Amino acid sequence: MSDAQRDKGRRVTVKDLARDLGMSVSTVSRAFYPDAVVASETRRLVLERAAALGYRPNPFAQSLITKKTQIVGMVVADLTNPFYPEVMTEMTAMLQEAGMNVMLAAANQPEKIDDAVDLLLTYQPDLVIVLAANMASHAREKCERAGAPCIFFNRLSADGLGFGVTCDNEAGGRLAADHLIDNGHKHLAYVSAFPGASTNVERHRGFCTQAVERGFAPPAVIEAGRFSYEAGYAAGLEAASAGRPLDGVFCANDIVAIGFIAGVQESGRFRVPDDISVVGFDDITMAGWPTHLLTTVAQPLDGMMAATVSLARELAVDRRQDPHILRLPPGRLIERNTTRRRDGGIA
Amino acid sequence: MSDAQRDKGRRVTVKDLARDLGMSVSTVSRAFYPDAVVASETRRLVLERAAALGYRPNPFAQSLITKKTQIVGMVVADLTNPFYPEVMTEMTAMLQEAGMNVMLAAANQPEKIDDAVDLLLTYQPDLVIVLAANMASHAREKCERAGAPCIFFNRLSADGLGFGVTCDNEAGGRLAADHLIDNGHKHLAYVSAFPGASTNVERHRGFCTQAVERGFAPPAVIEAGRFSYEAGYAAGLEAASAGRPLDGVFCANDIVAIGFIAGVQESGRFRVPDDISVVGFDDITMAGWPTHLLTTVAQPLDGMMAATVSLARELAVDRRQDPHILRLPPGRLIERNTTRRRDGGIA
DNA sequence: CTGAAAGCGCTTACAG
DNA sequence: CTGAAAGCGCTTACAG
Repeated sequence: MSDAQRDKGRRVTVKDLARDLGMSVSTVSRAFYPDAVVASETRRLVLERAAALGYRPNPFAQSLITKKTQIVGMVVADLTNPFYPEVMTEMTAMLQEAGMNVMLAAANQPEKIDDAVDLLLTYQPDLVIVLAANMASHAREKCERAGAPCIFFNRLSADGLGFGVTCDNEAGGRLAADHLIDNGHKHLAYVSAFPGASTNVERHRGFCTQAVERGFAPPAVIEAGRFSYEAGYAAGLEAASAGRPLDGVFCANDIVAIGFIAGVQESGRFRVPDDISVVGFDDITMAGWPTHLLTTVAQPLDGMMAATVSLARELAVDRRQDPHILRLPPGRLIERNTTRRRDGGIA
Repeated sequence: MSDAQRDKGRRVTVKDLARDLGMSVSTVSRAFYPDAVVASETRRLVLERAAALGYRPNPFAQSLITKKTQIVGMVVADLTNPFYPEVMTEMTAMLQEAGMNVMLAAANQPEKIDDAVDLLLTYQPDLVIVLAANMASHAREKCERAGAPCIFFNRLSADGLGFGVTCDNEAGGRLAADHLIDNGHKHLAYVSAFPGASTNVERHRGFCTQAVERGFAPPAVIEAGRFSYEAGYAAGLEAASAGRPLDGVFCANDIVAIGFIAGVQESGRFRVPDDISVVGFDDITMAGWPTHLLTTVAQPLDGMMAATVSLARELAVDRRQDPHILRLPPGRLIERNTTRRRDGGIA
C-alpha cells in the first residue's frame, strides 16, 4: 500500500506522487502541462500513477502561482424572469465541462449586489458573467481592476462597455412587427419593460422602425416598467381599460407577455387572441406550455451560450482582449395561439 | 503614495501592509483573528490601515493553511421546478452575507452530475448543499471523504444519510386531506411525482393516512412520475379521460398541480374547481399569479433557508457534527381559486 | 505582546 | 531532460 493511500483523510499531493514514483516534484508537476518539456515516457508514468492514486492538483496552490483560478463569477439578481435560471444552470454545466467552475454572486436587494461582487472578487475569478443584473458601471470597473473582464449576457452593460453576448433584438422586434402587420393588425403597441435595459430599448426600436417603414404610425407604448409577470399583468389591465384601439401587441419579453395576457383577460373587456394578438420574446419553456401557447420571437439561446462559453475559455487563458459585443441573429418567430389573422391580412 | 498603491494592478498583500505599518507579517496577520493575541491598539492600527488600502486576505493562501475555504458547494440538477431557482439565489445571497461563497455544480444530464461534483470537490468546499438533484449515495460519500458534509435541502437523501432540512411533508399532506374533506369532497386522489423523492413519499403518506383516519378509503393514486408541468399535464389529461369519479386532488407539488389543471381543462370533460378541486404544495410565486390562483400548502421557506444557512455556518467551522435531519412544521394551507366547497362540506 | 521561521501545495526560472 | 531552490500569500507554532 502506498504512502498516499495509507493516509486516509488527506488528499494526494505532488509530493506524495513524486515520492511514490521516485521523481522530483518538479518533474511530476511538469507532466501535467502539455507545453512543459518532459520525456514522454516520464509523462506517461506520472499521469498513469496520478490517475491510479486519484491525484488532483490543488487549484488554490496552483492559482497562487499562475494567477489563474479557473473560476467564473456569475452575477445574478432580479430573477423574476424564468429565462435566467435556465441559462444559469445550463451555462454552468457547459462551463464545468470546459473545466471551469462557477461561483455565484447573488443579492436579494439590488443595492447589495456590490457587496456580493466584492466578496466574489476575493476569489479572483478569471472572468465574470453578468446575467440579468443591472450592474452599475463602477461594479464592472471594479471587476476589471481586479483583473476579471465582464461578459454581459443578453442584456448589455448600460455604458456599452465590457464584453457582450446578445441577439439582434432590433431584428427580433422587426419580426414581431412583420408578423402582426402581415396578419392584418392595424393598432399596434409595444409593452415596455425596464427602460434602462438594452434588450428593452432595442426590441422597441426594431418594432417601431419596421412599423413606420411599412407605413404605420409609430406604435403606442404601454409602460410596464419591469421584466415581470406582475408588471405585465398591471399593464394588461390598464391597456384593456384605456379604451384606446388596440389589436396587436408586442411585449418586451415572454414573462411580461404572459402577465399582460392575464391582465387583459381579467379585465373582461377584451380577449386574446380574439380581440388582441400578443407576441412575446425569448421563447422560455413556459411559453410553450398548453396553458399559454404564446406566440414569440425565440432567442438563439444555444448559440448565445456557446459563444459565451467559448469567449470565457479564451478570456481564462488571456484576459487582454479588446472588449467587443457579439450579436447573434434572432431565432424564428414561433407562431402559437396568442396571435391570429385579422381581416385584411396579407400573410 | 504607499508602495501598495503605486503598484496598480497588484493586490495588496500582508507583506505590503506590514511594510506600510512597520510591523511584521505575523502581527498583521494576527490582527485579523479575534482570538489571536495582539495588543488592541496594534489591532486597531492594522485594521484601519487595511481598510484604507483595501486589503483583503487571499482566501487561497488562507485555505492552504487552515484547510477551510469558506466555499459552499451547491448541487443542482433537474430544474423543472421553479421552486429551486428561487431558493438557489435567495440562499446564495444569505450565505454571501454570512461571508461564504457559493460554487455551483450543475449538469444538463443526470449522469454527468458526478463529474460536476468531482470538479467542485477540487475546490474543497467546506460543505455541500444539494438542491433538487437525485444525487446518488456514492456522490455523497465522495463529498464526505473529501471532507465536505452534505446538506440535503427539501428533498432528503435516498439513503436517509447526511444532513437534511425539510418540512414536515406528512403534516402538509394531512392539511391537504383535511381541507378537501372539510369541504365535502368524497373522491380523493393523489398525483404522485418522482417515486424516489422523500417529499413525494411523505406527502402521499400524510394525505393517505389522514383520509383513512377520517373514514375514507385510501385515495387513488395518479402517477405523474416527475416533478414537472409536463408530467402533471399528462396526468390531468389521463385522469379526466379515465372516467373514474374524482372531485378532490392533491398534487405532489405546485408545478405538477398547475400542469394537472391544464390537462384537466384541456380534456374538456371537467373543470377546475367546478368539478374537481386541486391542491398543490410549495406555494411558489407562480401559484399566486392571477393566471393560476392555486390553493396550496405553503413551505416554511424562510425558516428552511435560515436553518440551512445556520447549519452551514456551524459546519464551516466544525465539520465533525453528527448528521441529523431538521424538519420544520409546514406552512399554512393557502386557499385560492382551485378548490371550492362541495355539498355536505362541514367547514 | 511581537517577530523570525517553517510550511501549506503548487509552479517555474535556473543549473546541470 | 531532470532536480534543487525560490516563491506565491498566507498562518501558526516557537522563541524571546
